[in-house]
Amino acid sequence: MALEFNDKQIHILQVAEKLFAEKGYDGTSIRHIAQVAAINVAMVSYYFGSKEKLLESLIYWRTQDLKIQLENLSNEPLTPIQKVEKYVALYIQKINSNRQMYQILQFEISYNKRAMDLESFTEVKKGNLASLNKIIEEGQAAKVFKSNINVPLISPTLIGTFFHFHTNRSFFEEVLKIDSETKYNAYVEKELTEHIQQIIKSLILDEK
Amino acid sequence: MALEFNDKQIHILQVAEKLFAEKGYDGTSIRHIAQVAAINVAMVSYYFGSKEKLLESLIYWRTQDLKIQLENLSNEPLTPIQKVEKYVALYIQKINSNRQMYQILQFEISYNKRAMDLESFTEVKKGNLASLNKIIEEGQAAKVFKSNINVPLISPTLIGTFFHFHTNRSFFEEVLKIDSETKYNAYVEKELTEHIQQIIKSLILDEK
Amino acid sequence: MALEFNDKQIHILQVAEKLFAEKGYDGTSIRHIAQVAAINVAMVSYYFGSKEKLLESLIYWRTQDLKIQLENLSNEPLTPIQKVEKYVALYIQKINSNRQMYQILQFEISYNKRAMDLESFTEVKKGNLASLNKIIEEGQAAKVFKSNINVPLISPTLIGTFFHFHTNRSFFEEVLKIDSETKYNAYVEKELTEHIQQIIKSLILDEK
Amino acid sequence: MALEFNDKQIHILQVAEKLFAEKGYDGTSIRHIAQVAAINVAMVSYYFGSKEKLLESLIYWRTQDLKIQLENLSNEPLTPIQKVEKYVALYIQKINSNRQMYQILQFEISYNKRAMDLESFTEVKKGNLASLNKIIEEGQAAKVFKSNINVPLISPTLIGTFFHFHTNRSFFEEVLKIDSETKYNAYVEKELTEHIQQIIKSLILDEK
DNA sequence: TATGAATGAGAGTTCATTCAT
DNA sequence: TATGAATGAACTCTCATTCAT
Repeated sequence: MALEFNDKQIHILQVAEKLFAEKGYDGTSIRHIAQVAAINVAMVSYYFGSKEKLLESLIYWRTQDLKIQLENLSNEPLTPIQKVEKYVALYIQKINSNRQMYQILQFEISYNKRAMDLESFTEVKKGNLASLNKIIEEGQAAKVFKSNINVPLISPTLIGTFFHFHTNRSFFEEVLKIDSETKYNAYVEKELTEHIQQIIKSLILDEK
Repeated sequence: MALEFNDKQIHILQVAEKLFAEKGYDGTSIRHIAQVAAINVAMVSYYFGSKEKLLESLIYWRTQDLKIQLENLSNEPLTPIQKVEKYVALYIQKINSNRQMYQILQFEISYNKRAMDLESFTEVKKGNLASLNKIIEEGQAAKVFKSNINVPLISPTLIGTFFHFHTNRSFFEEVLKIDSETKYNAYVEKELTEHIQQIIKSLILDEK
Repeated sequence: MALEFNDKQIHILQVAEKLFAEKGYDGTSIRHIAQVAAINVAMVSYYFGSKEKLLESLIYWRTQDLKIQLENLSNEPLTPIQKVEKYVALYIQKINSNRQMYQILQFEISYNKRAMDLESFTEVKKGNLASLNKIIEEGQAAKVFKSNINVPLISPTLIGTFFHFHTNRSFFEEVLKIDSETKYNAYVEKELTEHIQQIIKSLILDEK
Repeated sequence: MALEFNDKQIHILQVAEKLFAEKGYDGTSIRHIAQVAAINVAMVSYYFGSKEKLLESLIYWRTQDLKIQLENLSNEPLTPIQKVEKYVALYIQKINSNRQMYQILQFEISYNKRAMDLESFTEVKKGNLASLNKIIEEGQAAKVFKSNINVPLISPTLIGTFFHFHTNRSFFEEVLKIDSETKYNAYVEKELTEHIQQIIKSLILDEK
């Protein structure tokens, strides 16, 4: 796996990310990518070797971005509850700004047709889990959180809720009377975030 | 849309469901379906008209199953809280037994490439929402539930949490030391269900 | 080749004639014929053996109709010129009422892909040529017609002119301001017929 | 529509023209064209987009050839009658050398199944009609031609006669004792041309 | 580094025909 | 006599990839 990508390669990756997220991997042809990226069809094979390796490169490239985050949260001067709230808000914000990437990953993981190197992604997930664990333990030490918390179930709740909401966006837009991109993003950042924060807190707070 | 399917059609639908869930719609060829179903390639077109109509038939066929459920829940002799708990348990059980179907739908809805007739599915979702609404209102009338509940956000929480857990099954199997299908199903039916029930309750219970 | 056709067979032949004339032999599927004729797809093979034999049957069936005509013309109490005029008028009328059949034959003859038994059709053409020859000789004996007439070129002139006009019908409708089926048929029966009569006469009349 | 065709495209067009004329459009498969042209099947789609666009390209390509003709005829130092004779001779020669093309067009126009861009061909026909009109008016001004001439009926007579003769070539070869390609072409260029010239003249000359 | 030509495999679909009833 | 199911071959077209330049 190449470690560095030049400008042209990055451009191709960006286009591929967009199209993969829109039409799926199988539903996107190299010709389409080449056309949108305004390059020759042969360039994809030339730069990445094959369509499959393009996908691998894309995942590798994006997961590198995801790594360096959430780690310093526990060092900030906040209460454990505030840290959890911030953790959730940051996480949603991160997923939301990387929707396309997560969309692709979600399906490529579930359709494990392609044996890809998802190690880096697994590492990211484990890192995030560790960060959360640290906060949780801190809160438990301070007797603010419950002692028996099923920590690994927290992120699927977070991510899953967000993504199912997003996947069925049109359904919820109809039900919730959301009629613009702006309102949608506002709803995600406020109502949906608060909804998820409330959920997470309910799972960890000690309700005497 | 045909209302009835004969045995051979059902067999094809079952094979298609399995392969679509494994490889995705685009990643599954009619030839592959025909091979697995041990029929002639032309039979799919013969029975369903086209590959796309096969998918529509599949969705229609499965969503018909989903309709007649959850409706009578409010009439059962249970407290509102018990009804919500049962609603969650039934819902998860239903999704879990129709994993493949939901997997396909998730994909096809998010990649709204194919303008399909998802009306029946939308109806099911609206029906389920209505059933839940009824229970919620009952609980609110009895002053057990909060008055300001964002009901439409409850099912994405439920479904999303389940599916993200399932999608990342291998990750959680590693973290949670689950090493068999039986243990996985048991975990879903007990721990995951309880986790989600707890979440939902936290969203609706009035905590004075 | 079967000599007699029952009612169902005749119905199929009529439908096939219409569709072959509209879409061509290759452009017409047995399924389409069966659908329009409201019969089972297998019936065509059952009754005629194959699609190709259906075409042969159609040609055989229709050319039988064409035989018994034009023969008695020379016995009528008319001048040679009147006989020629009537010959032309009858011929055009015959072709016009059998447009579809002639259309099909025209192309099947030119695309001699299918080695069909067109003997009966050749006989018809030879018979018509003989009838015309008889009239011509009569007129030559009466010193009304030229002595050196290229008789075989007369019918291609007649048929060819009619058919090229008909084939390019839409072009001529635009040029000639013809805007209805009635006007078109009237134009064929009057102007076009007179035009062709004038041509034929100019070819045979002795212009001292 | 591409304006220029490279050598390979022209080669494909030539092969397609031959096969379409022999077997018809529907009766000719891309595979057959590719085989005869000794190219890969995918090349037809690659160069022309589709089978239908190949046909359009073929018609466009050939009709471009036909355009720049007959126009300068009226400027030549000939009598109106000589101009008409030359018009007929040139026209027949042109059709004869483009037999295949005209054959295909005849078929495709009559079976107007495919909504093709026949604009260029219609223009050619209209241009030819205009050229003839000019000559006719010249002859009428010189009081050599009749005043009431049905000009649009002249070209169907010309083309139709030629084509019906050609379509039934084998029949006429038998009747006229023509037994070689050379004799056939000679017959077309001399007897058939004179026959048609005589017809056209009879239609326009003022016979006081 | 970059391109357009070219390839062979495979896609979905339709076809004429045959089979079992 | 008649049917609907079923078949295998053929169709057009698109695909990812490779080749020559």
